[in-house]
Amino acid sequence: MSTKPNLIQPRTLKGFRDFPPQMMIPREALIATAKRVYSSFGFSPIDTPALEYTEILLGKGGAETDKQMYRFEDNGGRDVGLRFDLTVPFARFAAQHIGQLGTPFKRYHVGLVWRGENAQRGRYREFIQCDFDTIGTVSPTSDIESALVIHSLFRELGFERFTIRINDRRLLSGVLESQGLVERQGDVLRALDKLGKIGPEKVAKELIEGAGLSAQEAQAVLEFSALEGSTGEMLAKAESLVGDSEAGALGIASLRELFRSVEAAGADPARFALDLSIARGLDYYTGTIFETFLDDLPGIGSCCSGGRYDDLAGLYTKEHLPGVGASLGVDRLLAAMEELGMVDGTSAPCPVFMPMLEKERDSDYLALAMELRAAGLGVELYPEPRKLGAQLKYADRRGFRVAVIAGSREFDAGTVQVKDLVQKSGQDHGRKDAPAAIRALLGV
RNA sequence: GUGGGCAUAGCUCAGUUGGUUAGAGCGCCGGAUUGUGAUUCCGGAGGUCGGGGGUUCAAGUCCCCUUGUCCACCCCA
Repeated sequence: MSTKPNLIQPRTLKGFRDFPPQMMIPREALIATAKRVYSSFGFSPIDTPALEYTEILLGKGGAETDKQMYRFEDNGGRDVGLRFDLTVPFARFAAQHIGQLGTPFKRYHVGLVWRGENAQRGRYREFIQCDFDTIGTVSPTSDIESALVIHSLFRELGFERFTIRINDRRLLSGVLESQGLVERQGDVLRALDKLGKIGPEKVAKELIEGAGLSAQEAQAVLEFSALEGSTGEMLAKAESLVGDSEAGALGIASLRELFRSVEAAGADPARFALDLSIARGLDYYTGTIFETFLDDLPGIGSCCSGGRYDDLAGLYTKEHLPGVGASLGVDRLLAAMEELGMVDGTSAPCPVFMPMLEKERDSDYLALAMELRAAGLGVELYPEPRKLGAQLKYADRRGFRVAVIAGSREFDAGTVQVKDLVQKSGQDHGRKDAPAAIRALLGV
């Protein structure tokens, strides 16, 4: 008979992660910033279930997302799947509730999504998206405001060097239309998306062998994607390539207005770039497309992507519900910020630390801590009397900025010592004056 | 799903053509120091060398499998 307990190895699934406080605190701060920015543009919060009927999700993102979807039969025999993004469930939500919501409807949504693909840096199987979308209007103003939301968001998160790459699917559609190649759009888009990575020769090869284009057609498509120059110049050249296609003309006009408007609105024009090669792998986009890259870490991929999808909700309702919005990749961005040294690694959940010196006075400590909390100051009371140096080290490591130190001496005299943990200096104050002294140190 | 690189203490890593009891720095805990974080000194804990199998007198080291991780592809947040 074995005397050893049969321990289960503690572990998480591949691509699924635990979050200790020093990760969770910046993650929550990032989400709080996103919510603040979204709200300031008039987006309201919603939530939807993680699990949906498979028929709601299947075939909405494309062959790839279908393959990556976590799908199973529930205990009631229903065919169900975990959502792989927040846009498809939102389209379902809007189709179901639009009668009560009215249009236009603007929502933001923070939630976990799941994709069963191989994990890499900045790529996980379970990750948070933080979406904002406007549904029920085709107004270009919503496209423009979407770009402005992304701009404000990255600014508020502390980024100066980022680029919002913008394209419009109608441009390529126009080129394809004028070449009579509309049905091949999906394959062509996917091939073009690789332009920056594998170069024009290989893309041409893929266009011919993969998408079945003639050499001449491939050349026209490539010429379009490789356009260079200023935004104005590129748009002028693109205009000639889309020929008399109506969709192409609309796309050109829309992009012109967008670039003009974001600048007129006061955003930094250097943060926006026309990029005719970005395509977005998800099939539901129909117009404007956004991808946001960090100039200092482009390799991690797009941290905020989106665009206009005018037909998605049409899968669930006969009502026309065009939409536009984007998705912030919280976990990818967090990985990037960590790599760029933008997270400080501390994990103090509140500003004030209170060491315990004498166990016999613990009700005095509890009362003092409550007194400070009532004054609006978060306090962590150390639960046992250890050497003061050790307790201060504990506080220091967690990033506390202020310690409130008291023992019999202070309790009997009705004072406390307020210590600046950064400057390493302390000063005695009467208990009533302590909150003000702490606030002065915190600069609030 | 495909191809490749890694896996040794909590962290970063040494470890020679296979050869005695697997090391260092940092960190952690205790003490010098009964109420103040550094430095210094002393002491301590912590490893089935990712897991399994094989070759060998002998494997951290070589071979196979497996798991994890990273990179590239695919795709994407």
